[in-house]
Amino acid sequence: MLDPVSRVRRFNRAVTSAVGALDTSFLGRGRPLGAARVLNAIGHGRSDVGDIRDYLGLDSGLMSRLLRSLEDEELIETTAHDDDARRRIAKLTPAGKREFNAYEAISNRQAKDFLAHHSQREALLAAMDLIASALGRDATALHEMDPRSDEARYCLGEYYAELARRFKQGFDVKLSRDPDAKDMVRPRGSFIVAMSDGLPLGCVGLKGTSAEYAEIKRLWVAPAARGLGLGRRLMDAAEHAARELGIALLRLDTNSALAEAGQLYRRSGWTEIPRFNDDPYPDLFFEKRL
Amino acid sequence: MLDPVSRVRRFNRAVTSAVGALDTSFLGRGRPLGAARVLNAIGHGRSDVGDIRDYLGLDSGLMSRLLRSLEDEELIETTAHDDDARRRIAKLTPAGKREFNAYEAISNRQAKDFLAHHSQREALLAAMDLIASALGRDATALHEMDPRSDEARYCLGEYYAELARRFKQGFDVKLSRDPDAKDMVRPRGSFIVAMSDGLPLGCVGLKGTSAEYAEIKRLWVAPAARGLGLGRRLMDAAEHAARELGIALLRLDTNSALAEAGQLYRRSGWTEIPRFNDDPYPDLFFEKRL
DNA sequence: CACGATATCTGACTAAAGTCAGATATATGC
DNA sequence: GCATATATCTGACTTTAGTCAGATATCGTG
Repeated sequence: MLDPVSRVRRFNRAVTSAVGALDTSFLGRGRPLGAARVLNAIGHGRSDVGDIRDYLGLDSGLMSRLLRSLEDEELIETTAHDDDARRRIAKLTPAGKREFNAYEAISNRQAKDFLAHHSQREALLAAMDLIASALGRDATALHEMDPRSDEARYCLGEYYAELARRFKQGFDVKLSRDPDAKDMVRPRGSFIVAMSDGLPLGCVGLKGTSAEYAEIKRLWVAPAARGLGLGRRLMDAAEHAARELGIALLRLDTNSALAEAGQLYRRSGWTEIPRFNDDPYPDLFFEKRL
Repeated sequence: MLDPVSRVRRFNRAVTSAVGALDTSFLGRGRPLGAARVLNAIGHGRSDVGDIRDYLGLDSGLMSRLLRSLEDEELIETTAHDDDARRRIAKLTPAGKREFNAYEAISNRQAKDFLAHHSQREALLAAMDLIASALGRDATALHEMDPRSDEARYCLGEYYAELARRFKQGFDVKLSRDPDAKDMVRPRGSFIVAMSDGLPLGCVGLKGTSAEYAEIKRLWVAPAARGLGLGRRLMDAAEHAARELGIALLRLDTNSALAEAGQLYRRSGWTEIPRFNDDPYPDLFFEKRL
């Protein structure tokens, strides 16, 4: 019925009016939108004035005036940057924090109302994740993190759940050779998480071993972010970390049920080798010399 | 990792910046956004000035001025309404049409670029349909249409494809007792399509027969619109049409593989009856007295 | 045809957003 | 230490959006 372009445009129309409603709800606190946006940016952790200006796309004159108006309301305080006194750092005062929380409550209520009015919650949330990831692809950043961090554990949990779904015989972490977290922390190894606006979208582990090689483990990309080249980026980052650690040979094991993964390895310079461990789950083994 | 509310808010953030980019791209034609919006509304077929004002949520004074500025540019012409000279009708001049097409080209290009940059096209489009339908739920309107119209045929095609997927033995329309289109047109019957901003989201047929009952056929709801109560609305509309046509007894057949449908019928006053036809596909039969 | 209701228009205003040319203070490289 | 670059601020503007109180013309009804 509708061609792809029309479908995208229908989505744009639907979303434009929803966004408009969201904006006007912010007007209820007696502050123009510009000032409200700056206050919220500061509340969300942006403190560097130049950073806020870039983020909101404001002229420096306008930005300066908006900061002043928030200062007059005693919602924020600005100080000079420690290392560079030209730059200014903005922080919420206690009153500012209260006001910020009030804006947060408005946003949360709106999100809650939206969810409450729709029975397809999970499908809707998955669709939203997918679109948010697609729109924010360029904003997806890779961070080296401790494998025991909340973000990493979330990724690993999703990874295990997916293996359980996709392996005919299911998957039980305890039966697999679960890498010790310490092996995936510098200087032995590394663990990298892809984050997009607060949501972890993928991970990969570089596990140092006592043998002459290190292993790549736990490569996972969220369903919402597949097809965006994130797996490749994660692998590149893991290889980069390996080089930094002076590792010359990488190995990994995988299962032929994970077809996309096998393709990715083959296309990025890995060569298949015979089984090199006795883990019951993998049936495909690769190595790559750096 | 993220609770549902945070996921909705992440989506809102992603989409807000995308919408902002779309808006600013409209500024490139040297016309303020307000005037561009009015021009586009007229281009998309809205001609009644009051209608445009409601649609865009504008004050009558502002609206009047925007119309004037477009007239000064010779992009539109306004005339009095034939039946009511107080109302004004706005139409694009040839120059206005050219300008409108330029805006359309911007929107189309943007949609195309978005699609071109993402390899998960179908998943992305399905997610967009789902969200647009959810956001526009209140805007989904039921229209009585000819079952041979493009919209109706699109729905039926999707319906047959879904049956083929869900029936173990597949589905072939030719083997089914395909209702004659004429039986689903007044005064014998009716065919109703649910439309949301140009996209058909569901359908239902009321098929007149020579027996003492009429039949409900081809109830279908697009995956993007499930869980929004559209099936119920379509059934209500079909029953309403039946009452208008003086029909006292309705029957329908379905298959137990379509669990949601069976549930809907049971919950809305239908009672199971023995097989009343020899169609090979259905295995469940219902009737309802009006 | 008088009356109130309705649709649009006009004039006079305000608020918000955005622009631009300097001014000021600080940092950096030679 | 000096020239140049950078970050922010200030003042003087313009444009856009929006509001509101009437004015004007037309409609529907009795």
